[in-house]
Amino acid sequence: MAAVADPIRLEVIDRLQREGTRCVCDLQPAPPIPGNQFSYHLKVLRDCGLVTAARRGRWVDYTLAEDALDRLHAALPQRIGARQGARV
Amino acid sequence: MAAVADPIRLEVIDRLQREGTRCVCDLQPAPPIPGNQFSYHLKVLRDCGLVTAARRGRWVDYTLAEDALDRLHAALPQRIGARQGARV
DNA sequence: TGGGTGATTCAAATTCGTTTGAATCAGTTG
DNA sequence: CAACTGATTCAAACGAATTTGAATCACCCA
Repeated sequence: MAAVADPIRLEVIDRLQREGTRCVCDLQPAPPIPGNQFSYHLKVLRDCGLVTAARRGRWVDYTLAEDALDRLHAALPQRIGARQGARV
Repeated sequence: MAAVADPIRLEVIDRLQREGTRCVCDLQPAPPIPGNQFSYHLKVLRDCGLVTAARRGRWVDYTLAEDALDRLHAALPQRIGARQGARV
């Protein structure tokens, strides 16, 4: 849960889910933060397996891990009465 | 999200949901931590409205806020394909 | 009333995550 | 190759959250 306690990182997760794979420069929050600082946050997400990175030429594309949102929701106590959606 | 980034506090939320209203001493994690430290964590949860406290004689009972789990799950990006449970 | 327990508060110390600045890597282009 | 851009790494500085120890509060009971 600590990985998404930071708003910058939570926003990255959210953007990746809505927009799919994106390169680092596209994921910059508004207003932008220093590149090395952003890199640090991406590394935190990488290190806990919530996102994966792949180099594409000069750029690096980030992708939300398949099970990222499942893992996050599962880490929270479940609401009683909440029904699970069908797996894709 | 930062409120549940700490494992001690996440466990309190979980216990309160499973076991319902409990006094502070019942909520102590295993192994127990110093009372004042635990008090601090409970205050963090109180301050963001995830739990409420009520004195009962010498003891203080903690209760999970009605909307606590909804708020936590809502703070995360939603899984695609996940259906919402009916509200109680 | 005095002693004891459950719990909270406070300030100081400590720890941990984040930020910063400089350096480096990888790949592209002139 | 040299220069440039996108991105990452590293160590040091910083700041916020947590831990600690002591004091305090609230209540109950002998």
